[in-house]
Amino acid sequence: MERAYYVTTPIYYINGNPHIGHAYTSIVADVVARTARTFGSAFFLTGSDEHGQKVANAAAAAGKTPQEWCDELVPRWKALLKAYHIEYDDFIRTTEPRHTEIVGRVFQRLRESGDIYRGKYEGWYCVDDETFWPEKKIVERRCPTCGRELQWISEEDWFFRLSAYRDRLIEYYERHPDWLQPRSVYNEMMAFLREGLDDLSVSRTNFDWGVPIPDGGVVYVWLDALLNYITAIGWSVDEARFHELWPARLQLVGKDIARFHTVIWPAILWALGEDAPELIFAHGWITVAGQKMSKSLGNTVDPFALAERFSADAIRYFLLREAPFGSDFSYSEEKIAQRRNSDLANDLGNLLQRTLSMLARYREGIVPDARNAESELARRFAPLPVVARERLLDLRFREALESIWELVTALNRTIDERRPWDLYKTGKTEALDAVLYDLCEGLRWLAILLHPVMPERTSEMWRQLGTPGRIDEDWSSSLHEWGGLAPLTQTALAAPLFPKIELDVSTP
RNA sequence: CGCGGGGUGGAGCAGUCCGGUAGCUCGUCGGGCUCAUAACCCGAAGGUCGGUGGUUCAAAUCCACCCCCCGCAACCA
Repeated sequence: MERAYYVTTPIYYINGNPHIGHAYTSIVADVVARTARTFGSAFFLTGSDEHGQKVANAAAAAGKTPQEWCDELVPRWKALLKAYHIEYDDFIRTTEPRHTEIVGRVFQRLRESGDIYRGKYEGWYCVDDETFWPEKKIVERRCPTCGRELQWISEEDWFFRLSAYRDRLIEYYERHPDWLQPRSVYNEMMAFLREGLDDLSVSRTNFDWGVPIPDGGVVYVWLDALLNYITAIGWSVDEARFHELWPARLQLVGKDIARFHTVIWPAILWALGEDAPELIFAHGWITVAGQKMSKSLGNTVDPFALAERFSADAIRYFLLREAPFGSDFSYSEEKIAQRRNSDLANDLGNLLQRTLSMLARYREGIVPDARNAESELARRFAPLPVVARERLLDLRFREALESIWELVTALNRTIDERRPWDLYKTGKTEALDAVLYDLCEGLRWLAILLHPVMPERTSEMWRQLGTPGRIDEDWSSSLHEWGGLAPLTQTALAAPLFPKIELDVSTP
């Protein structure tokens, strides 16, 4: 049996409220996992990153212990996932013993192998980013990333011998040009590697909210956090299970944290004798009117309100359909409404409505016994499942949806060309039945094909079509042939799938 | 010399790595249909692909230079 498709999201840093950007990565991971499950098994991991100074500070500001603070926030993140119909297999918290114990073990093992060594560190440190910066990167004693003032720190620290892995990293990049996507990020990271790597300080002594190191201090939060991807699946605890899943097939990250995942992470894995993940994909940002979302600009988007207004499925669709995956794209409620109205309401929802309405009128809602595996539609769309799945797994969501929409258009067109109302009036029973069957079967295909993207609304389609069985069955059986919809199935015309959204245009 | 992204018909975007009829969605105009969420279907108009120069039989696509916009400096995917 083929190895399960292991996909991860970054674990979310718990020091504020979730915004739509957090949901974005998880939605993508969910779509990929659901797609992978249409022909095999998948394991979808997400979680929360709870250690570090920023969390400690946020908790202190709220008058709570860090643990209390995290315990209160985690449910909010889980609620976000639920609101967007995201079905993860595991949610790991970096404060859980199953994680912290292994982090300690990793640290110990790397000390024994010499990959982590004791050294004196003197350098410029950014407290907020928890990062040391080399002299050449610094301008006016300010953090190149966040611009805040740096502190000169001189202390005994533990170091990870990152520099020793530079050549191997470069070689790996050269041999696997597709392991890091999109290309722009690959190029950026390659340039970074060529500049040279310093060893990485992996201990902190100025605060204690983290995994403790036996002789003092805590583990650097990024080392701690990255390890979640393997602690969650049993590294060093359940080797059989671990190797069923590792190396991960896909690790999704935002482009801002690409460096940690594409330079430090593989090096750590190699130090542990494990393989690098098969694919890291660093996606772009959702921007608002071309600007990055930020609290100070007051343009963050509350994902709960958004789902409430447009439906989670419409947002999922919008996010995947609107821009090529990887590049930044500009978000606006108008765009969402437009997508929802034209693609989902007019094209898809209306197609279901008009089909079931005719079926109700002419055939009492019962699917006629008129299967024809050789129909024009059957033949034309036979390759669609393969194409759609390939594009979905290739993270070419837009292209995948475009190819599926060809079926939507073809069905709408079929109605116009075949004119069922005429067939009914003129008593051409056989022809009428044939068209009606094809339309229903086409809709069944659409529900199945779109299920990874819009799990809730397609389930409603499924219900209206009245077809028994599971919508998320293996495609090799459900879409094996044109004709899977059983004749004599009783359909149920219901409220529109996607009611039109009226936008108040007068609002500036 | 900081790094990066981008400038393609009215709007928003593909296509650029691997040169060879410039494509999609929306909008506009015309037509069709009446089953349907005033939805659907067909057709048309509209672009010297930021500028200049170069390479080539051929450039949106490769090279050089220039102009303009936007991120990286704020919690943050």
